[in-house]
Amino acid sequence: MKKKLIYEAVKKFNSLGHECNLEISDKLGMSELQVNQLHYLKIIDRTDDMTFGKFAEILKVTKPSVTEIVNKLIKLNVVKKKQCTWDKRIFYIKLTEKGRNIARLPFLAEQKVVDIIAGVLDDEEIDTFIKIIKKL
Amino acid sequence: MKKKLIYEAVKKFNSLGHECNLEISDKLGMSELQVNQLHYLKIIDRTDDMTFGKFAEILKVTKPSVTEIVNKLIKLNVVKKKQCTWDKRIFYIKLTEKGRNIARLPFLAEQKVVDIIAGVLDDEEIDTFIKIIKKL
DNA sequence: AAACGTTAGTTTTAATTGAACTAATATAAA
DNA sequence: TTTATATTAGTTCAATTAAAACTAACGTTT
Repeated sequence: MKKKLIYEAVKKFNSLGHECNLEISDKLGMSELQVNQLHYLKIIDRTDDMTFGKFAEILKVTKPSVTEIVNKLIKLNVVKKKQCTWDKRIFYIKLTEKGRNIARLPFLAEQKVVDIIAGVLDDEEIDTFIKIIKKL
Repeated sequence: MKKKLIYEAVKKFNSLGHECNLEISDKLGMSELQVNQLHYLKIIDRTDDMTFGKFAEILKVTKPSVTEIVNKLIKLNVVKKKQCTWDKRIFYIKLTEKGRNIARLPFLAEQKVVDIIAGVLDDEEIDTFIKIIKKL
């Protein structure tokens, strides 16, 4: 049956993605982070001007908990505090370069897959590939 | 640049996989399980005749801990005990249907993607798709 | 007696919290 | 303008809670 062959192709494509994922996450030293911490980074990444209070609300925990959580993330070099210029009580929680890369790992991995595709296929194959995927 | 289009295609294909993943994991009620428990299921799935002692060795914990771990998995309906026929001291740890499905979610999701591909593309497109993926 | 798993109770560890605290700001009366 | 008062943002710290794993003792089967 044809499905067997399709399955092999799907599996191969996914494996390619997984390998890129693994390679990048290794390079970023991502294995030191817990699943929760990864989740935190994503929330911080997509929230403008994240403060401790805002973060506490989002996570539905108290502010001391946020202090604890953020301190751990700072120790891991994935987050930094940035004091607000006009109100010095306020500290923004910002991702470091490392933190941002980790938060956007799926995107980076996809980029890598794109590079592989662009490097291996010729122009006509690329057009065909894009056209076929578009139909799904 | 062509990469933009390739990226869109890669992203779309991955999204398709993620959606299938999500749909199945929802249907299986997988969100009740912790990450560790998912890990346990995978270990149980790939180990023949898993006993409490063997599981304790693999996880490098004591047998009472395994008892507790397994009891929790039983409560979640993903695992069951099966007494050995010829030696009634021994209990095997077996996945339930639900547990097996959860352990093999990535496979199931890939199957679903395959079905979608088989349903949408015609024979020629499928051949092309397979041929292109093979080159990666 | 030895092997397999369970039960009961303890230890350990991490996460969370409430309460008190510092620092910065806002408000408004003197 | 200055000064007193209250409020807000985040921190520190001690205490609690909850989960995970352990030891020791036990029942059952071989």
